[in-house]
Amino acid sequence: MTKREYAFNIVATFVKINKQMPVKMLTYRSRIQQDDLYSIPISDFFQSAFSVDCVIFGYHEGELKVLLIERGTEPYKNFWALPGDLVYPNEDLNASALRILKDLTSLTHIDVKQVHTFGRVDRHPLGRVITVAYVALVETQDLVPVASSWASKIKWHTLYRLPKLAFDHREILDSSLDDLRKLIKSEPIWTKVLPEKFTLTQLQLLFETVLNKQFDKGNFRKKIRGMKFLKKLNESEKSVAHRPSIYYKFDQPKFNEQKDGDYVFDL
Amino acid sequence: MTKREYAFNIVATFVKINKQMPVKMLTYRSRIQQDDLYSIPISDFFQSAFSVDCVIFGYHEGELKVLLIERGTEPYKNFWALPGDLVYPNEDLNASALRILKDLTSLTHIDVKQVHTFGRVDRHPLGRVITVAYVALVETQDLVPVASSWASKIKWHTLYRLPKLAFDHREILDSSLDDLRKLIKSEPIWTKVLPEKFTLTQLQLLFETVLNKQFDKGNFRKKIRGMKFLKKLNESEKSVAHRPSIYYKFDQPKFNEQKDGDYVFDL
DNA sequence: TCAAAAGTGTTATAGGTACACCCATGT
DNA sequence: ACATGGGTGTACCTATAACACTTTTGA
Repeated sequence: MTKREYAFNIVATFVKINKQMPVKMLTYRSRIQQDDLYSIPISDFFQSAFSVDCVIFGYHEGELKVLLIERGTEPYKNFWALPGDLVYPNEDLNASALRILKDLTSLTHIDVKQVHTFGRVDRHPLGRVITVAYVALVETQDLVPVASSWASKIKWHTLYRLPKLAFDHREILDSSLDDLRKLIKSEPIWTKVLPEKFTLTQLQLLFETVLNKQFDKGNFRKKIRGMKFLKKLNESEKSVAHRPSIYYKFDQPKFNEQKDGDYVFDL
Repeated sequence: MTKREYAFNIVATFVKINKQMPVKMLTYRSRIQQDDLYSIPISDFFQSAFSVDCVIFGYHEGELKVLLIERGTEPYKNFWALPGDLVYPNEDLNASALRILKDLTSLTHIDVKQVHTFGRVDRHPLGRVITVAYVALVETQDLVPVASSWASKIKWHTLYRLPKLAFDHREILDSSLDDLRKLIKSEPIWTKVLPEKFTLTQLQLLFETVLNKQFDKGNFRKKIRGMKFLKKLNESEKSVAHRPSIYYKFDQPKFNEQKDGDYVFDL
């Protein structure tokens, strides 16, 4: 079978499923030439399209938030939503997540991880769009998100008290929070949220916040001592009205040796 | 902004990215009317398409295999590949996985779980196709896969000794094996591979095979005793030339109570 | 000297590892 | 009676959880 035959097979399948030839667009010829594009349904251009939605969790001093934009465009205009958009045909998924994030929120250099893909047929009111969810964990104070492109507002929203979201974004958010909790135990994504030199109290508060769970100070520290990739420094806090805390730092090479696929932070 | 305006925006974006109007298809008008479809590139119909690839792991008595088909069609004709195909526009992802599996392998009633999505721009030689991977674990002896549709052969392949696979299927397979190993610890997918009444030796061999790791008999059993959702029956093996083994069964309700997101089989 | 938070130590209990040993069955 | 694999028990060690205690700083 040649490439030409293959193409023919694809068209045959298309016809079988859609009960029509994919030339429906021909009927729009005159309107397109007159630049009258308004009446052409989206689905004629994206028979099936894919998008990326970014679930950006923001952490700061014991508070976990999520970055939402207000949609300035239909559908779901004026609804709060995850920053997300269609993937360009010539763009890798990961790159797309970063580009979309930059377009809508002005954020750059974010370390995103793919989680789940959502593909319910009716999840987008204007056509078939499947969406790949990406999560990231960032320190809110390090960043200044600015709404741009079709995003009309942007805001860090406290989890547990969220407005009604566009599309199935609530489902995506909930699922991604679960994924974040798994990720933070196995991947060093938490390093993006702490300063290079951090105290164990900072580390504990971070894990308590993300995992929504309290830990005993002594036991937490005992566990840390067993982790070779957390290196104690000869430096400590200054000018605090209590015993100064010793700084630690993350040792990436040591981490790479140790990790073998399982949870590293087994908390 | 109305739906019409929204459609216009989409088109504008399309033009910006592709440096052309999406009316390229008009140039094929005469060929289409003459039913001469061979020369039309697939990408004109699926500007971007999505597919599903099924990684079906087959288990039987201490052996783990993966179900592959030989492609009877271009591209990668005569290569071994994961059973996978394009998703229909009106089909949910999960349903698509089951349909594709049935089309290519004749298998039905398989419990598949979504894992990772692969979207490299050049992963499909004939156009942009992103693919969602699904995994399943089945007992090879329960099923008789039969190659159909464009699959020319079908075979259970031993892991660790695989032929060169089509597309990026080797990468998908490797990543999905990792996912299977995580899944089997947290979800009761292993129940599909054992008879309803099974012995602890059977269970241990299964976990050893999938996780590629040996366990101590006594310690394995001690752990099992702590799992309320594994119920000891008053029944045992018959006609074996050694002490007969006691049967156990899986208690789904008890399992649902216990599981709280983390690994249940912490092996 | 006191408040505040860092940091250590102690205990009882649970769980893990390695191994030896006994048990029930068919031949 | 013995080979075979099922099944249990023990001893040692290491985690875990809860809690009390000591240390270092600025005010």
